[in-house]
Amino acid sequence: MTNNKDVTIYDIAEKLNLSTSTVSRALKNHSSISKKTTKKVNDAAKEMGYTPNTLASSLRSNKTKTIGVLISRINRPFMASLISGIEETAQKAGYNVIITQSHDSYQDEVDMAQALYNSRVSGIICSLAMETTKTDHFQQFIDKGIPLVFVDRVPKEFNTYRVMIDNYSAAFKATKHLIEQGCTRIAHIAGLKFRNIYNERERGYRDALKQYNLEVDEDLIVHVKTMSYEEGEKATNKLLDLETPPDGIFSSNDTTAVAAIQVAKNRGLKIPEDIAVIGFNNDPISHIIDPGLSTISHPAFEMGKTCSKKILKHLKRSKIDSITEITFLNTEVIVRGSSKRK
Amino acid sequence: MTNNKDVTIYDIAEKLNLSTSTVSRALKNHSSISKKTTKKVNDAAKEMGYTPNTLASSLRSNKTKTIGVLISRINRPFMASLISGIEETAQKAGYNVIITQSHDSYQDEVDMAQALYNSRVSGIICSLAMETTKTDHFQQFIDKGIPLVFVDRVPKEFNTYRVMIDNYSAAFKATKHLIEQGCTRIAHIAGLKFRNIYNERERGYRDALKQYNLEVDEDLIVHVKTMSYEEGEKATNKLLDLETPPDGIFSSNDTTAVAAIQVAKNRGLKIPEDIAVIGFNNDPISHIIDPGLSTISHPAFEMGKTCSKKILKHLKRSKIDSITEITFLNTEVIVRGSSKRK
DNA sequence: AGTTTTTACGCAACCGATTGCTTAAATATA
DNA sequence: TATATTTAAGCAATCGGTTGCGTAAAAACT
Repeated sequence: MTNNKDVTIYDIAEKLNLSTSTVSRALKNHSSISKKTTKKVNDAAKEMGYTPNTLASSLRSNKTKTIGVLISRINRPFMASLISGIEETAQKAGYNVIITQSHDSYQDEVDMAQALYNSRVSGIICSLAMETTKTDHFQQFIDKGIPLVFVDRVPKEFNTYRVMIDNYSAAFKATKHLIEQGCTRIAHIAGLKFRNIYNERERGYRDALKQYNLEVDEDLIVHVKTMSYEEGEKATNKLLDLETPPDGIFSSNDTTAVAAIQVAKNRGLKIPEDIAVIGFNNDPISHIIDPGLSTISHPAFEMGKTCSKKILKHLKRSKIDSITEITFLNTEVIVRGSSKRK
Repeated sequence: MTNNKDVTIYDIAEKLNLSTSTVSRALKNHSSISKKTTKKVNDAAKEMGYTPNTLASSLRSNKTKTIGVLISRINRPFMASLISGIEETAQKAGYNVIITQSHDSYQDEVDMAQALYNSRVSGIICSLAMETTKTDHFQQFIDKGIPLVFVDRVPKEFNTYRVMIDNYSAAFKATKHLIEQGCTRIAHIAGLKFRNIYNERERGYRDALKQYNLEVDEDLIVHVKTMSYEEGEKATNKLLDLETPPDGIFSSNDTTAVAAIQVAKNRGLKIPEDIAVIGFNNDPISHIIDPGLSTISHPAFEMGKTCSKKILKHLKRSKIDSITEITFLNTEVIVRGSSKRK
């Protein structure tokens, strides 16, 4: 059973005693085909159950109507929303989305970039793996004129589209908020420094302290690698074990911030009275935990939409040249119980 | 800038004075090509920067090394993990994954199924949209011999692969657990009845009550449409406003269960003393909320892996016939603070 | 040396749609 | 009526690999 042969334009052509060129043109409403023939062809196509073979037309045109996505992991709230935004916009424009994961591994990222290249994607959207420091594997897309958008975790230098938030000022705002709530000894659970976004957040944190004449105590800055819950617990314990523990924590993501809250609560501290906490991302957990986690809104879905739009717009251009363009999306401080002292 | 022509096997053939057939075979280590030539070809390919054109070979073989995924929404923890599992297994086997979303709309699901069909995916994995009741749009895959796997939200009748959990017995276990903790008036926040999995869960709930000689009170069963947080709040308020409110709630997902906890807490009820709650899915939020939410583990990632494996295995078969096979994955009751009375 | 077998490679069709160029027929113009 | 123009459609090459079949050369065998 099964395995019916697909109906092709050859079948339609044969049935109607036409050439394949005429059928092809009729199906696309080309002006050089008479209305009568066009109708006849379209009717036959429908009746015979014709479905265009995307592969064949892609091969011919060397265009695929497919956008490749290369991210660390799908199953994180931020990434899932990002993809959702990418997919929704692409879908509306008739584009497919291919998803690949690097699992934060450099080698996987290189392999997947190659696989996407071989699939002849029309464009590629990438958020770098934690490990990645070199970006040579993306040069081939530029050389080929394939639009490349880096999102969120973007490389410092690369002449292409970048869609991101202003991490520096977001972190500045977060830290400033804690200061305004009366914190004077604010710790920072930071990400790896060579990863741009975390470095920027750390910079914003430091500058906010300086601007308000607070001392920057290196003991209060803990760098963690993967920003997991467990690492958040460890970092928080380390901070609370200090001789003079902090009275506020600004964490580079919500997962570690939630860990901080749990640890502090378990150690009998009151939040936000004894220690105020603010995270980053506005993950769903942030309004589930008690007290609610103050955080920075990170417009994931919106970013995804923007990425797709950049690609689609680029593909419509006639001039083929490389483009450098950085788009910043807005963030804001979301104040919940974990930091609200006044 | 840009638009370098790709290197093809023709370029390699010309450079080495060989035919394209020889080059093609050499690149695949075909036995009929001498080792010397094979090496020469592979060296030249590497040197010239050859990348195979997947489209061309797909067109010829009518196989794409691509698995299509059609789900309601990506940005939900269960779905994100499911996709992650699908993608990881597919990736290892050299397959790409195309993601599409139905947004729980029947029409979108039909359109996306068609788009995936046109893309000539090698297999398709689908979790039905909430709205979907007819499944005619999937028949074309069966007719064509393309493996189709339904996962989680599966149709009642369809001769194909299905990967799911035993919703009936999971719900039975959840309800039984509440009974064992001393609950005697257990409510159920249920999903739409025509969606199989929710119906099964409701059945398990009812049967558990009966088995333990507890009355099934229709007032205690609230059906909600999309299982959102807001709907969970509404449902809980309705239940707690009853003349004789429940002392336990079994909710068909974690989102509504968390909503139930929050509402109950806000109304001054103690959990689990006044009212015990158990959810379904084991979403990340379940161990973040206070008290921790008891729930049913739903092996999303594992399910994803299983789906991909079914497809890959099917594609390796030589006999081409349709297959009906239902795979049940294990679930267990995860007991946390929200229901632990003893 | 003559015959059979094996090895290594090439020829050409094919997958399905697209498109520049050509041409036959229909219509308009002189 | 003869010629110019427009309309409608077909021919054949093309995109880049793949593969069944054929064959010359080398190796093995009598």
